[in-house]
Amino acid sequence: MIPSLLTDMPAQLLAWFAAYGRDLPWRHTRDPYQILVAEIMLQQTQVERVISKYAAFLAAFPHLEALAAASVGDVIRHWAGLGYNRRAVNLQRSAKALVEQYGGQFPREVALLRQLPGLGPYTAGAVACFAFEQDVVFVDTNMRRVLRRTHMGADEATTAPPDRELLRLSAALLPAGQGWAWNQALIELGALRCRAQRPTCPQCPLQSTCRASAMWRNADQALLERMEQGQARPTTPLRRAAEGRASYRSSEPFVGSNRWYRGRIIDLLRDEPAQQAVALSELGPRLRADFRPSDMPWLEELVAGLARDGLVFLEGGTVRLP
DNA sequence: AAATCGGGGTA
DNA sequence: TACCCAGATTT
Repeated sequence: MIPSLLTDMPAQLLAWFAAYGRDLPWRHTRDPYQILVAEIMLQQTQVERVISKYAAFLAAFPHLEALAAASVGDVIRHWAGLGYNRRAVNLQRSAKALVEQYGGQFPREVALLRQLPGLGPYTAGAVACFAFEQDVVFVDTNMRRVLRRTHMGADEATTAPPDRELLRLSAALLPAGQGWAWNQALIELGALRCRAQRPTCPQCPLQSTCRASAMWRNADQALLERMEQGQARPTTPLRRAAEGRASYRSSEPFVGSNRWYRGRIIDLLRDEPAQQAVALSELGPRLRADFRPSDMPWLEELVAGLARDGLVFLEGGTVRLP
């Protein structure tokens, strides 16, 4: 059940993207290395924040071989401010694997890209499409929202469709030979118009054919009529609920959490000279002023977790960036 | 299926 | 405060 094979939705979207798409750094290149760096950085991270770090990272590691030869600690240093530091570790591991197993030449097949550490279904597809311009489909949070709203209706009206269904839909709609523009455009519409919170339907190129937009218009109209009859308060804004793929550590304080201390430890070690190890007994008090010897098991557990993730090197009661 | 993994931004 | 962000990996 592909509802809109006969509509010109894809053509409308591509025309809009050509006119209104942003001028983003990673849209200028087809270099798979530069595309990979961008896509890893963009995982769960806003475009604006990536832009401010992207050029500096590429300046430090200009090509695949440079990244492959770098120490993990050096990569972690240049990852500062991006968060999810395991991405830096996996990115460096991927660079090394590409050099050692593929002679520095990226494989074009999604299945092979998918085997690199840190590349899941989205990123493997994104590299295959945005670097090699292949007509492949994949979904991120923007594309899920756009496809669901345009073809299945408002977020709150139905349960979230499985990715399998969204991928089938995207593949059916994709204009042959234009996979690059199609996937960029889907993302762009989700970021600029079909946003999670306050979608701007009046400025959307798909307004006339979008199912969610129609449902919202009807709901707004019904509300208006009930208000005119005095049967409804004007205080009930329609919820544009999210389809919720992300998980939030709701309501519990972030500062002081395990996650927060992991970040603080990496921050401290970044400021150390390369290869400079810090004793745990010294690290504890620098982490929190009220550190007691009885807190040592807590600190050891914290650091052991970082070591498992390859973010620190642990040796003889000392710790350093790897 | 649910938890974990950073950090910064917005309303 | 609650929500969101070009996800991936582990349990």
